[in-house]
Amino acid sequence: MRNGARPMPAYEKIKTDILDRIDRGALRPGDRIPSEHQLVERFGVSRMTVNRALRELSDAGRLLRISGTGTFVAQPNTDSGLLEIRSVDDHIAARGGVHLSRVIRLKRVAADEETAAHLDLHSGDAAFHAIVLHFDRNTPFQLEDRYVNAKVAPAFGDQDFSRMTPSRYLVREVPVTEIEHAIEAVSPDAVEARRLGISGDEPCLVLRR
Amino acid sequence: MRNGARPMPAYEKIKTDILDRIDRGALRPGDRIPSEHQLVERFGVSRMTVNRALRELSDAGRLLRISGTGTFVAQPNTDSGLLEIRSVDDHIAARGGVHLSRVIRLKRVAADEETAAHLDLHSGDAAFHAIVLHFDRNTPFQLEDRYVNAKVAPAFGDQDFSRMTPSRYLVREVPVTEIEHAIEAVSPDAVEARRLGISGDEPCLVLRR
DNA sequence: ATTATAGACATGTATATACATCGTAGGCGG
DNA sequence: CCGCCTACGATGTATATACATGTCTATAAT
Repeated sequence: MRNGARPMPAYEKIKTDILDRIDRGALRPGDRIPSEHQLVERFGVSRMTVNRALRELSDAGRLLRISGTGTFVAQPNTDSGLLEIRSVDDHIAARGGVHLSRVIRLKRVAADEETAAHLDLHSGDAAFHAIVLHFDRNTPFQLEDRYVNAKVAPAFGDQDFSRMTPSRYLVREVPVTEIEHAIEAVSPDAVEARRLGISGDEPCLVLRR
Repeated sequence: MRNGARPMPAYEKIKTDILDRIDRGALRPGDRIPSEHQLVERFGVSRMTVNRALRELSDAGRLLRISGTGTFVAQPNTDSGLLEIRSVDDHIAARGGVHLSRVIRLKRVAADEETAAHLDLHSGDAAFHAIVLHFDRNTPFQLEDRYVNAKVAPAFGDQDFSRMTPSRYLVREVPVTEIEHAIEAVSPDAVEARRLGISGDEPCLVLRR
């Protein structure tokens, strides 16, 4: 029987130590943590090792590093921990990709019967209809076809969604508790398939919101 | 006006190059990619730089590294790209934490009216009821209270969910297209609040599935 | 033939060092 | 007192080197 807990690498020890201090409340969101040089002295390791620990905690969203200034405890994540409500650009970045997008449509419309039902509106009420095509570099990655309750986000139609994704805008503007999701499996229709650059018989998931 | 595209670091160039080869199809899932030493020669950089590029692509799930053996192109992600269906343990790991869990309840039950509606069953049909408390180290992190259609996952009741989370098991066993989500904001009742170690007036999100 | 073992090769971690870039604080000249 | 400008400290990147550990293979010993 071998011991499952192998000796923890130095950079992991440092990560654990810092996370513990955050969990215990010794470090609070916004607090500045010691500089790499100070941590080098405290832990008796090289700066590259400290740097790796801090960089990974930064990648994980637990620390915020500002070049030339310092390293700070990040604000607790806005995500619920139950279900990721993550913007496409984050998702692509996490894959190591580069996010680009093109706004195909952004108009104020009157909600039809079905849309109204989804948005908890009466048919004919004002809604926004946005179609945004997201790329990972040159590859089409997601076709976002979304209706938004105009009462909930009145300025939705004035946004520049080539700069910020609709998801990101909505999570910032609308309390997350008001969002409702429903997923269903469909085959894209011909127009959507062409936009995505795929053949029409590939199944895909559609998110209504 | 400053140039937004600063010179790309060497490790980013390497990442981009490898991702391009994958996107172009020159590298296919399961293929072995050149060793760190070979990449050192190809790019004319040090091994630490190559190592960082490969490690980050591995962290992003695009490559699979097997110590002593080599580095391979990972299978395309099973996630939809639209909405993360990620297991809690992944979520905690991504935060730099350590996942532990305790199974509080795991029983075959007869679905009541409301549960049956959610699961697309008739009331009285067989379902599984699982309650699992997930920890990040010592801190309660998520209380999972879930009903599962017994027809969809007949062996659900025989699993050891202290070893694998219910989510992970379900994504593996059940085609993702059959899953339906609904989120609503609630205040936890007294029992749930006590289990989570929080005061009852903190709002939280509940995921029904 | 089967089992050990040594070696080659791959990844994993750690170090000391170097230079670049960013932001700020403090000093100096006006 | 205001504004520029220079240090300084912080993070960001890159290197050469070293040793540890995991995996497979070919060879040697049994």
